[in-house]
Amino acid sequence: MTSASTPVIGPSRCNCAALRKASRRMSQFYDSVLAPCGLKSTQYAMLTEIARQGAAPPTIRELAEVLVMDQSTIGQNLRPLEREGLVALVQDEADRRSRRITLTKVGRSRFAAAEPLWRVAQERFEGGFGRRAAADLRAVLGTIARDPSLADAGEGSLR
Amino acid sequence: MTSASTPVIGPSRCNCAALRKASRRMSQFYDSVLAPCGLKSTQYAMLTEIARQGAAPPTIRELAEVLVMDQSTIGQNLRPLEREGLVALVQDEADRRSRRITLTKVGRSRFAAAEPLWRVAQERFEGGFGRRAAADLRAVLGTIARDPSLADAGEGSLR
DNA sequence: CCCAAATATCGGGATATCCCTGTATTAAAG
DNA sequence: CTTTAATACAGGGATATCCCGATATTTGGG
Repeated sequence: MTSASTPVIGPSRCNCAALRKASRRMSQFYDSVLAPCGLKSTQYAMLTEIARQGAAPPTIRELAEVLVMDQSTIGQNLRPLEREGLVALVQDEADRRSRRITLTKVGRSRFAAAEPLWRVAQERFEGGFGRRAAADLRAVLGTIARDPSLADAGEGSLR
Repeated sequence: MTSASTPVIGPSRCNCAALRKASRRMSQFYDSVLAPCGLKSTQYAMLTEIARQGAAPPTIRELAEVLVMDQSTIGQNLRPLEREGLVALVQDEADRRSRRITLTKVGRSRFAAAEPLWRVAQERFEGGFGRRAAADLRAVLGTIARDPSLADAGEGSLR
């Protein structure tokens, strides 16, 4: 009898696959907790970063860099938020190529409403995983996210 | 100590965001190394799992469970692989609701061609990150990926 | 000042990923 | 054996994510 009830996720040796599986599971979890406020984990992460900048609204490029995303991805992902009036893109007067991403009043309100839910997700996860373990894991993940040798691996052969 | 007045100016404390950023960076890296063989990291991961099953080709549901993906995602992602003739879906005779995913000869060949590139990515990452650290990280990520409390978090309240 | 290079973004196209709802098939209840 | 529930997918719709190539703007060199 194949154990259909408890499938072993598997001792895959692939660092990338391991990271992606965990990332999908974690996203499932945060998405399910955030669902009542109508924001996905990606949207919450973007709003967090935009709110954190506060006085100096980031450009698409800056936001992409911080969130380890592609510029086009940011542009696409901003569309639903813009459509719902949570963010507004205003052309930078100094450099008119750039558009700075600002939180609207509605955006700040929706973000504030989402924050308690995010805290619930944080508490629930760290309650099981360990607060210290979570902090350690975030630190390790941060070194990976910022590692320039991973980021620039495919840059040289293109230009 | 949640400083209510002072805005947090540091690395994000969100476990989900940290995981997703690292996952995107790692995917960038593996994708860039795998690019010459025409397979994305997700596709390579799917082929790996299909190949690992060998004699017992998995169903869409089984593959989804092992890879921590949605069934629809697997179905969608199989389409390009099927179109290129790397995999074939054959209806299970015992349970005709199921379709078992098998590697074709072409699929096995493409997978074999991709494997050395995957090894390069593994070596390059672990060379910088540490072989031991990578194994430890994979173990931690595995516990997250198969954590039932994360998986079932939003299941009870819906049906 | 003019032109080439760099920068910031946009647009199209493709895959990836989820949700929800339907359909076919099987298994279980009565 | 018939109705019902559960299971396995398929399809549509939406967001997420990347790449590539095009456009607008700025900047630096001559």
